[in-house]
Amino acid sequence: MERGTIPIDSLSGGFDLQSTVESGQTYVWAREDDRMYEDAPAYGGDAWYYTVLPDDRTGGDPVVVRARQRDGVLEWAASIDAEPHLVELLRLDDDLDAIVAATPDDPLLEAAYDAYRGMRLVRDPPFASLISFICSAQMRVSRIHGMQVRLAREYGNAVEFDGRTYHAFPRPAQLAAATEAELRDLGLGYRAPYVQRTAEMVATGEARPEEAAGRPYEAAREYLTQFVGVGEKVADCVLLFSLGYLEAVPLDTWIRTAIAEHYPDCDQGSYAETSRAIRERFGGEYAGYAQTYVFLYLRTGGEA
DNA sequence: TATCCAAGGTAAGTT
DNA sequence: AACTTACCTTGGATA
Repeated sequence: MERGTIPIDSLSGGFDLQSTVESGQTYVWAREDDRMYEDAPAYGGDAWYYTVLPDDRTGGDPVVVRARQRDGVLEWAASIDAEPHLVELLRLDDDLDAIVAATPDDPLLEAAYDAYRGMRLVRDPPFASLISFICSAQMRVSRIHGMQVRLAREYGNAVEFDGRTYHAFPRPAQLAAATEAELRDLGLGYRAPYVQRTAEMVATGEARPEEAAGRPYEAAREYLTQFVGVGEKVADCVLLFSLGYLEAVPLDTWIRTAIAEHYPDCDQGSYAETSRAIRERFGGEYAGYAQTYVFLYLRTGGEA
């Protein structure tokens, strides 16, 4: 067992672990106390969280990484040196002060940033991100999370850590081998065939989410929509929360509400044009940061 | 207690 | 291309 700490004040713009992993952008983290989403994300939470690094990240078996934020440090424990993984997964290398400073002056954006200061975007493993956002269609955040937990328990490799059994997120071939009926039994509903077929596409090498990376933003979004169950919105989520396209602004119900109430001129009808307009309104390069703050702020009861 | 509704949308079919 | 409609499931709101 290795352990380490990362001082929060060494990170530009600070950090808030709870709002980062409970904001609805990532579904690869869980709380050891099993109370994910039960208390509203707010600065000050000090629960232990864990994630399981997929084997294609570790080069060997999946690795459990445990982390919590307390007394001004991010503590971690794992069987390997987890710090570089945490820096990447939780985007601790982002200059959050600069990102906030580059955000346009706007009452809604300021309120959202003030409410959850320290929240960072994430870099989720691409396959898990793809599957979890396929599952997100017309679904509540807490239930999306529950689906991912059940998928991991049912199809993912077991990993022992600190006297407990954890499960990695399934590999593409493991999910591809599932049947639609089995996935429906896990509560996926009409998303079940989408997940199976997309997993099959990745397993066979027909397409892989990583291959979207490196393309210009809109071309990358187009690439991802070839997966079954992936439209423009889900594609934007994968680009933003996994592949590092910080300009992506997923147009979900909350953002569409915000557009209607605050930026009606950005409603251009089609997804592509509206997306372009709100992306510009949110400052372009880091528009996805603004989107995620606004999403969390509105979803947790902030004044629209 | 029963019914209704909406949840981080997408695919397939029509105009 | 833009517009409709069906789709699983369920916790929480409403009657």
